[in-house]
Amino acid sequence: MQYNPTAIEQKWQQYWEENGTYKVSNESDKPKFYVLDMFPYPSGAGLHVGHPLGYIASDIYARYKRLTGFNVLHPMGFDAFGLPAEQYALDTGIAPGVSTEKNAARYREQLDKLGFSFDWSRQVKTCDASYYKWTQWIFTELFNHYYDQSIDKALSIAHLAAQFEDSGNTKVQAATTYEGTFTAAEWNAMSKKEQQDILMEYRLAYRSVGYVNWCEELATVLANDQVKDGVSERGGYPVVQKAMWQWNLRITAYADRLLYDLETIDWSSALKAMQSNWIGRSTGAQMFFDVTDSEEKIEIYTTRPDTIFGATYMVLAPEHPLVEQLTTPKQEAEIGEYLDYVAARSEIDRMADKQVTGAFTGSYAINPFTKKRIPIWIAEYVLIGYGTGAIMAVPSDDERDQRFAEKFGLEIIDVVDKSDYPSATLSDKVGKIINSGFITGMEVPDAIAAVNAKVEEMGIGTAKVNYKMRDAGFSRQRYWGEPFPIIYDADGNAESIPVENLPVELPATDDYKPSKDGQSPLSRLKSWVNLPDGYTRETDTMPAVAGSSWYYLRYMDANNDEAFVGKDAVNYWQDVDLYIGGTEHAVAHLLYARFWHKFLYDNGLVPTKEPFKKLINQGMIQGVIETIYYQKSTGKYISADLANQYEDLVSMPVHIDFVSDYGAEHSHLSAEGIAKYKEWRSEYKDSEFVLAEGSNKFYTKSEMGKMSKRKFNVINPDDVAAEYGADVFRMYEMFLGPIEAHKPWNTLGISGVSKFMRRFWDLFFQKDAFTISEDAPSKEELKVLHATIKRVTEDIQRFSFNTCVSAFMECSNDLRKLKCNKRAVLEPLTILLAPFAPYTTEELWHLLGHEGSVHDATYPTFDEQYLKEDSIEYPISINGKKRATASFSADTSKEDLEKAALANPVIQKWTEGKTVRKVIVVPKRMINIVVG
RNA sequence: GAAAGAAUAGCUCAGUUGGCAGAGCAUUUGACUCAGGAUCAAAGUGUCGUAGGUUCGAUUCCUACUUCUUUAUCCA
Repeated sequence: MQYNPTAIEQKWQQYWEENGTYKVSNESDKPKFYVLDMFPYPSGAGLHVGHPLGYIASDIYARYKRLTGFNVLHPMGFDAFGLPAEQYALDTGIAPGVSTEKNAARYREQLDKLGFSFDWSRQVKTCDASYYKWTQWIFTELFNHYYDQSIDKALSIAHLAAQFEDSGNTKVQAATTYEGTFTAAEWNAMSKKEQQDILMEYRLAYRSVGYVNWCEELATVLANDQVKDGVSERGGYPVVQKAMWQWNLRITAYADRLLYDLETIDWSSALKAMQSNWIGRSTGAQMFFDVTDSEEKIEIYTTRPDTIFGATYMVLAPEHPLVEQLTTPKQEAEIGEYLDYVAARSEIDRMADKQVTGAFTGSYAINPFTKKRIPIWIAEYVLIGYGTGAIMAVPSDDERDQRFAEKFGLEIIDVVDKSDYPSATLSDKVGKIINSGFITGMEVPDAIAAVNAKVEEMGIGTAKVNYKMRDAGFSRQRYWGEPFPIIYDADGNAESIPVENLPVELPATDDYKPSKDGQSPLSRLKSWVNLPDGYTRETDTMPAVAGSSWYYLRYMDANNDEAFVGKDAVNYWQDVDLYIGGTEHAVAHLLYARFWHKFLYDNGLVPTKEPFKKLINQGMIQGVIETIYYQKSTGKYISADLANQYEDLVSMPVHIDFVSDYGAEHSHLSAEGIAKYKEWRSEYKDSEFVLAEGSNKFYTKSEMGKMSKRKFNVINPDDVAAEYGADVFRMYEMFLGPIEAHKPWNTLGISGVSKFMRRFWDLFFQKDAFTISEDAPSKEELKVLHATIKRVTEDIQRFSFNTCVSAFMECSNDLRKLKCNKRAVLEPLTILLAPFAPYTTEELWHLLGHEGSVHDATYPTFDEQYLKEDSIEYPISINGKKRATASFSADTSKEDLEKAALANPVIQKWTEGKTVRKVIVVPKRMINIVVG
């Protein structure tokens, strides 16, 4: 019987569906195992061959765990809120909910074809009200909690308010942006508004003024990457930093735990390094510098208090609140000009640009240790969001300060002698302090401690830990996201909506444009915004990261109406054992999810401190972009082999469906391909193609790149699966290379996998009839079987799926040579292959006479005894070079091996007339004779 | 300039206590075919990136260099 994947796939897809083969119960005696994929955003383009790479790997692992006796949770859903759907709505008027629904259905259909073992009864879609009800609820919990640093845990705001009432805020150790102090009496005398404003600064979800990239012309807020050189990427209109009230999450409260708990999870060191760099913990000192002729003090943060005697000037961020006050009349024009320049630059520009710029305010500060007058400058290299937005500049020991001082002619005093550390760079905290009063002669670490102590003694500052990570904005002035579960009273006090009134459903509209003043489209829906009791609704929506921060918990109990996840469910499933996804989410998603998880842990809502025990980043699958040359002046198309004979050529991407030998060196358009191209767009109908003389091939240029709709090079997995079968597709994607590597999609190799699949299938057939022998297998056959079980099992355990495929190929080649069709060999192999090729193996399993699914079978185990060799072929070397081979029984002793080797006639020729100095015998490996 | 990873057949990749370098594709030849494709049967191919070191012995361990990939780029 011929291998016919299409028929098999339809049959078993239906069977699995009808039998609920992949339905998972929350009640089981088996140990649990949770395999998670990063859920996709359902875009209009459909899945391309890159998406399933991670899904196939996780599916293989999930199926393997299932066969080895685990109750495996392997769910899938959709990250369905996001900008593309909103942009699509703006362009077409089609509601985001409608297009998203359609796209998700398409994804689901595509995924099903590839034979994944997802339990679809647990599907989540972040844009479903039944899901975002709980996203909103978690937000209200964040809103109603603050972070208590004395016990390192989130506690309720009510508890905080009670403390304020009782004893003011001086005894409270909490993560907050509030800097003042008050007594109980002062607190109790405050108005509700004043109290609420203070509490807001303690909440884990809080509202504050933040800066956004505002484009007046487009009347919209832009993301950082939509701004280039101070103008919008689309249209090139000016973009300015605009202050707006924004919701934020106080992730910084969890910075230490997010950093230190990295040690407890099994993630790649690269990924951990990325998160740890992002958190950017540093220890240093915070201190105040006096300003001459002013009551103001400038607060700075430094990790190098030991260099304070070298601080010869100060720099404030241009946005620093003291800038206006410190600018002297004489310097006003210069500072004003500089501020205009800075306002036009995006944060990205400021970070990418290496130019040294700045302006002098005209004011001076006093260095508290040298007592010298030092000038105060502003410069964009100091960022308002980091530390205090102001620095003491030490040009002798900081590269940026040095460049700045050199450019503007400021004083430089050497304070650290690094001559004892020749390989140290400026940023290494080593050396001996010089020119520095009481700390002169100390080593750097001692000097840091000494200055910190002195600073505290003088009452001008304290030692402090600082983080690079900031509380990122959680507001979007967009339509297609979760509405905030927040309402405001007449005084503007924010209140969260209680769970019984959730969800706050996203209201329907047909106008998705932001409103003129930068508010979200929701602000136009007056009847929705204004509530009868005088309250108004928050009109911002949450960013996409909201829904993805906890979706892995919802899968555990996807249809629960009473809670975000049921207690029993979360106590059974605990956490994610294996998470597979792209590296592009290394920071944002994974850090937010960890943060939310820890918050939920603090509230006793999840039993574990970390959500994802093990994480693997899958690489990207790249495509080949095929382009053809076009001569602008004549309008002719030029074959790539003639390109150097023409001038004024531009290259245009061409649809890969027209290209023959796609991706190969000699990729080209045949006569048929050219005809297709002409039919493609009416304006190409009369195009002229120039080919080399005598050739009928119009060559194209191939280069590696992302698969994208705009490059016409997207390969649809459905098409590949239709041609070769889903199982071949799955195995081929794994065969491309290691899971973490980036690799090009290249169809040339797929025939090899397809050939393997057919040959494996043919092992079970003779002359079109299913024929299986019940005879006992030979030693040789058992060795092939057990070697394969060993290799495949070990390789799956270390996520090396590409080598598993090779192992299967070798095994099938070996069995073919042995003409093996014995049940005792083929049946375990069928189970072994089942995670990789679920359809084909299911068919063979039933042909082998089984009733249930192969995916409920028991995984074979290998037995070392079949791998043992009776005799071993030893290489015999003279001085490390192989000169002979000889076969000995496996249990020959070292001494006998040595004797036999020396007696070998070939070896005797080599040793003749020379002294044997040493004989090295490595049992079961080799024999080496050293002569001289 | 930094950090991590990689470099093995024409291509994609395997190769662990250091001990005979190997799979798939591609290529070539033959069989089957009117022919092509598919299928089957064979075959060839390596300074294991470069240079040192350790060792009886290095693709493997160490050092330096070269090239590439990824990540991060003013963090005071």
